[in-house]
Amino acid sequence: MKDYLATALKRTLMSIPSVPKDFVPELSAPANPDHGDLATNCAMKLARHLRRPPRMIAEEIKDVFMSKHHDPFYVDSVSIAGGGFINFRFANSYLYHELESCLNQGLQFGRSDHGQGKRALVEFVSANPTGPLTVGHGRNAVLGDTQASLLEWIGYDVTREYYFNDAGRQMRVLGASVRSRYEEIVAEETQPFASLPRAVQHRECFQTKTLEGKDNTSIIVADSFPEDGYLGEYIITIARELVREHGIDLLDAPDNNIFEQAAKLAIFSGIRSTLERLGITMEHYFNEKSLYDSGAVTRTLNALRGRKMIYEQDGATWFKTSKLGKETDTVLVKRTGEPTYRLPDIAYHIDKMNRGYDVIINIFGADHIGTYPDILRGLDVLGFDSDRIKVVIYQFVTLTRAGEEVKMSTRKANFVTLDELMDEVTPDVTRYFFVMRSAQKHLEFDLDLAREASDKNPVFYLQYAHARISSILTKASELHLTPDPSPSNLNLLIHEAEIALIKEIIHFPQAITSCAEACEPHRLATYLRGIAEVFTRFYHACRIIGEEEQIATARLALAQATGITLRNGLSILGISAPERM
RNA sequence: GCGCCCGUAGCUCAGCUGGAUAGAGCGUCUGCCUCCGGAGCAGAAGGCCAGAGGUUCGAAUCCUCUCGGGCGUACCA
Repeated sequence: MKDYLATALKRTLMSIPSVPKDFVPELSAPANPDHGDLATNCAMKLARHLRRPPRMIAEEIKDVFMSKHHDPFYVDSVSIAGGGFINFRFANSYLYHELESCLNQGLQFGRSDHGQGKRALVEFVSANPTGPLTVGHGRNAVLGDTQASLLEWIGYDVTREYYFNDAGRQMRVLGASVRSRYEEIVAEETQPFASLPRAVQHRECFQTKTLEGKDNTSIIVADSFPEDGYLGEYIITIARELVREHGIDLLDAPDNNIFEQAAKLAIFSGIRSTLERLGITMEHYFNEKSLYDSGAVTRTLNALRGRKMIYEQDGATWFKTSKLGKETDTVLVKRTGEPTYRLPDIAYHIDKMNRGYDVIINIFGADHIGTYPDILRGLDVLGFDSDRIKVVIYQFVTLTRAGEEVKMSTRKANFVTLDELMDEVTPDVTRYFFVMRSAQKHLEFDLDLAREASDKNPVFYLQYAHARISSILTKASELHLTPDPSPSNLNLLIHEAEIALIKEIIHFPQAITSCAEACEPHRLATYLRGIAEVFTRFYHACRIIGEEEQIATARLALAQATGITLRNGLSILGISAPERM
């Protein structure tokens, strides 16, 4: 439709004297549907150039359009309003045709080939295996997965990738934390006075100390526990597992390797199963270590050096980011000889580039703002086209429970994991809440609301609409009524609520394209909410079962198309579309 | 100090590349269950789109400044 109108309008304008050859008319949907379905502002745009009042130009455009380029299959009427808007109203024949097309496409409805088989990489989550995924990771995971699905729907070949680092200081601290807990448990379980309170046992057999946990709580740990160790309960679980497997044999372990490995394995498998619960499957896990093993990190540094962007000072290796629009230079290799994370990050993105992706999307938390530009600078310097990289920065999640904010931290004992969240509010609700707001806004996640209030919850509203449609279709089929998608029957749909619903449905493919290309998945949630509302209005205005058969089958077709749209939309959001609730 | 993001109804937020009378949910108030699923519907109240300038036919949207919030600004990840 938009294609037809755009070309018809363009041809119309070309036949009007003194319209610039390169003038491209804009078409947009009016805010108020009473005005029409698509409107153009070109008369106002041209007013200055043609030195004539906009309304007069609009009249001329309308006349030429109607006499030479009007196709009654698409456009019912053209009107002029306001300061010179030209409004086009769709012909019902076009609406029925599109509706039939929706029904024929079924589960494919909404897919397109805008991406033309181009390849896209979406990197998201990318949490290091030092603890369970938190609520913050949840927003990242849902945004990334939804964006990936959107791209698939518009014809991209998409890879979901998880980048992680399982070496370095963080992991050493993790290993030491587990070992300390292990020793603590061993001591506890092998003492003859095991029935005594735990704190007493500690004093008997162990040097202990007190660390400050979240909210001024103090936690007693063994003296061997690292100052910045991981206090989470999951560390104790891992240690306990080691005790069960190895007994006291690990007390003499020469280093913390076995503890580190055990922790890494356990935590990673936990992360995978959490993602699985959310319906997310990564196509690829990328280990930072491979960049060192392959020499990519060294090559990257040398390449930058070759561009004269590297210098040594105070024993460290610096990247001249001050020459690239940043205030200061940036350390790439510390005095200790250990690279900062930026160097392997640049190497990683070179690797992404070399793998030939047309679009590379990164989902980053707001704390990465100001760091990813260094990566882009590195790529630019080395001659890569960093425009292929799109970064979605999302603001943090505030979780509230009983009116109070719940703070989150992997290191401290008191945090809310993504699994705990899903236990409370189900994966469907979790996904919807994380994707329903614009990424660049803070997200307040009210647990009480998400959980207790099913009648206030938008995700239930969507699912309920779908379930209701399924129920109607089932009931109708028991009465031997089946949806009739032929336009000759659909043209019985003339009620205002029916027309409004059809228009909303056939907009679906375009909604997906625009969400995907703008990297704004929340807009899909907004759109689906709208579909459900318009459907509910139709449902109350127009009965299906009990009406004369032809009308009933036409309305059934409309209901079915709504169901298809809801189901497909929800599937992109990773949310189930239940037949019954 | 500097950089990025945000400021829209009492609360949480939509508002697509600038367009016509700024929308929804929750909360408040009025109605509505002989009826295909009431987890709902219809309606009311509620706004100087933080403030001030600017750009133009036209600004919540773009630019500048001010105020207020968030996140960065490490030889931590």
